[in-house]
Amino acid sequence: MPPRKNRPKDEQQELGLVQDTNSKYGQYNQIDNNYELQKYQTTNIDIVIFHQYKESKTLFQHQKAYINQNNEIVLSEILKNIKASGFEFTNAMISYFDPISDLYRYCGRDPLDHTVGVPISCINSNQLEIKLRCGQRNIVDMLIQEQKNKEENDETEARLNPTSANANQKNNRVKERKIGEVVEKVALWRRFYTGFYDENGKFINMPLDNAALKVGISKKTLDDYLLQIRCGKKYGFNFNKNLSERIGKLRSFVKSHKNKESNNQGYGGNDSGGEDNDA
DNA sequence: TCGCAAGGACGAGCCCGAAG
DNA sequence: CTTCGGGCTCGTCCTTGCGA
Repeated sequence: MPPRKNRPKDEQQELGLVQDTNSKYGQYNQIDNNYELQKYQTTNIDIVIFHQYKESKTLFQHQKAYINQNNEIVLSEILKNIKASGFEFTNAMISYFDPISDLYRYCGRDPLDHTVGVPISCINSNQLEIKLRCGQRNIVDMLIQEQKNKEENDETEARLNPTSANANQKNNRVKERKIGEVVEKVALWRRFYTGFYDENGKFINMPLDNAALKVGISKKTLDDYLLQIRCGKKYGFNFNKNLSERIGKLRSFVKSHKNKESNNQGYGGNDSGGEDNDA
């Protein structure tokens, strides 16, 4: 069975890909103490904490690990013990290393919910590597992570199902995108261009063309989106209110204001914004 | 001078909704 | 159902500006 191309929302929230202030952080902060650890099997494993920005690794030997009914290590209990030993990482972004896919899997922010588990298969030589990222969470970090996951999924799909991959390439005409999506993609594109520190602390940046390739939208289209966004801002378009509207709404808004502006130039008039202007 | 980014103009191909 | 026009995406070409 080919892997899912789009993650369900709850999985995306677990991975920190969806900005949903109502549920996501509430979910992680709302630690449910009703689960019964004594029902779980236990084992002792070594934990390697990789602190991304300090670029340091710390070994915690013989840590008691609870294995839940899904055959997963309960990460929150391990982190609780490590924290109790004086290792501070409050509010850090937490990932674990998956040796099978050779990448870090994002779990969420500290403190983690007890439902966040690490598959037993990720324990290599009785050792589990956990990565911590301390610092401000921002939307672009999430987008970059999302883009990486998408690329991994696409690669896997192309490997497992080359015919559907070809079909996707042939039919490259996409439906009209939503304003929220466009804003995200443009932000991501610019972030690739201006540069960012990746999960290994390495500074990454690239020219606009390559950045557009990474984002998966042609540079010209992104150029066009950027222009629309800039004009929208200039004329006071309410992006927050219209995130789920189609980009055509923004185009129409910009177009009508441009027309108004050119008309007013003739009469020396002054336009103070349209009906969407409440930003 | 060269390379790169930005942005405008234009056209091709496609999508989609309205009208007949 | 078919046709048609408007809008969207994307590509190409060109000009301009800026920094090395």
